[in-house]
Amino acid sequence: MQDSLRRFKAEIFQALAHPTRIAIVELLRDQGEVPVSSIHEKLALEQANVSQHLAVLRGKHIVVGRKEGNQVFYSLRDRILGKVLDLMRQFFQNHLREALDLLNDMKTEAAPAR
Amino acid sequence: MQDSLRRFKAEIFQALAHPTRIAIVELLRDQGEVPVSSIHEKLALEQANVSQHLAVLRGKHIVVGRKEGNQVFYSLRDRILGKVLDLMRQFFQNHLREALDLLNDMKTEAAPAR
DNA sequence: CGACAATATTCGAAATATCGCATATACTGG
DNA sequence: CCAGTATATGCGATATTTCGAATATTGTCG
Repeated sequence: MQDSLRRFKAEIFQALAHPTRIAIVELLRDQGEVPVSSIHEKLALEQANVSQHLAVLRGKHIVVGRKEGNQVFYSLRDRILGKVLDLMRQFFQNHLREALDLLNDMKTEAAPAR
Repeated sequence: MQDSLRRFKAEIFQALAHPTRIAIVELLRDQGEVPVSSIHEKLALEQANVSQHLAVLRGKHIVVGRKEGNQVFYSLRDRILGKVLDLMRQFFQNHLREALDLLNDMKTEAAPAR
């Protein structure tokens, strides 16, 4: 009973649990409505890959696609998810130290200084 | 560069992307500090399973354990994650209709539908 | 219709996650 | 030290995710 609600939440988190999908959601949050081709270009991803990730997000009703002629425009379904990502940024800042360690562990790639 | 931040966020979401771990986080949010035994009992899970999930949450610094004598008391590392879960509840309510459909799909256990 | 552009889907392989069971570690009391 | 309780870890087996390559679908234009 409460359990199915938790399963629901878990599914949403699962859908967000991928860097590419986070990038997509953030892009939509910032740009509003965007055609697949833009996502494809801006994020420099394989076209098929973009479609696959969009399918995941669509499956959980996180985004919607509006067909217009040849292309499909995607947008966030609910402003709330933008807020969730903002909270995550806050969380990140609160735990900057450990976060950096985590990132290091994951494998690093840049930006010294601060 | 933004990418590692997104990987970080994705890791957090991944850690939350499991019904059991959501249950644990919610329990900690509501009860403050709780010994493993309580989690084990209240959620009716295998002891080892609880430990495994706690390990995941610990690994992402979502929870901390404080050792006291024989037992270990866990608590949420940051109130913010409670807020995230609250937002998720809101999200759930906003999309109640589709959410229910989703839950039904997940269930696959009955209801000849209409 | 035929060619082309935009997007979606399918398939198989590699990587990752989850669970139960067995076992290990840490602490307490006698 | 021994027995007992609380928690953690290692190990296979099974399930799920992810990605690229190939292919399918849909719409446009001439």
